[in-house]
Amino acid sequence: MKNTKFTQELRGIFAASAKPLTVADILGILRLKKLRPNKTTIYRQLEKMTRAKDLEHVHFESRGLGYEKAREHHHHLICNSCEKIEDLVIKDEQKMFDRLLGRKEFKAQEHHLEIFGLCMACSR
Amino acid sequence: MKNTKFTQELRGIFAASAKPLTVADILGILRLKKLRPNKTTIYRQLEKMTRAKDLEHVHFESRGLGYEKAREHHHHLICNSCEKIEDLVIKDEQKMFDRLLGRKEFKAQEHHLEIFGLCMACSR
DNA sequence: GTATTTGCAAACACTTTGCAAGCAT
DNA sequence: ATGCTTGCAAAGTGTTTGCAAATAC
Repeated sequence: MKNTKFTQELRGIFAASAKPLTVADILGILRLKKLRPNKTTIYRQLEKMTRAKDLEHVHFESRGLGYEKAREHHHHLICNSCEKIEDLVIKDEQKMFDRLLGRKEFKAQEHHLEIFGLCMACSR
Repeated sequence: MKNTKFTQELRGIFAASAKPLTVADILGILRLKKLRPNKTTIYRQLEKMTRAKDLEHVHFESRGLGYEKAREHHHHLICNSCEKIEDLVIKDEQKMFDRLLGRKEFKAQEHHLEIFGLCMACSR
């Protein structure tokens, strides 16, 4: 991946962001920085970074496709009120899924799990 | 909800289908039946049936928004090979989610879980 | 110098809206 | 007769593609 003004910006944005970002999010951030980003470039660069395993897809039904820095397998807790997103790492996840499938004859490969609710601050 | 040729068709289709259907699926089915459906009508009627609790939204990242007959809370096992979709009802689901959240301060309200893999037939 | 990256315009796919006409009740 | 439903055309949104110009290496 070449090192351009643009890719530097993108790396910076993902380094600074705790939560998954959509193309629209990134457009917004860049515009706040007074940059005039081209959305085609964003689409292309995000996909390229995903192929390179720097990013991973995160799908949220409400916000569409997002991207986040690749890291340990985890899930998301999404606050319905303030939209904050926390990570959730499940202990013994494999075991849990095995149990959950019971005697179903299904060879699980991947899964998606997101939990919506109220974060600590919003549930007061 | 009025009883028109169209709404009868729709009801019939959902009565006959075990799996969630997208607008595109329904367009296809109707065309196979030599009908010339209007997609605007499909969009509108599906949303209406959803508001009436006859249908429920099902979001699949790969296929976009789908709809299925409203019924007991469940999840989906999606075959990566043949696309078959099975239902999965989790026993003691509430308990499982409580445990899974551990001591996290998060008040869960809803969740989405889909498991992808190979169905019995395809895992041979 | 070469290959990758970028910007732009246009194409595309999907969904929604406004309005007039049709139909169920 | 009335109001819900339908069809059509158009607009809106989000994403992708082709190509020429710019730029990193």
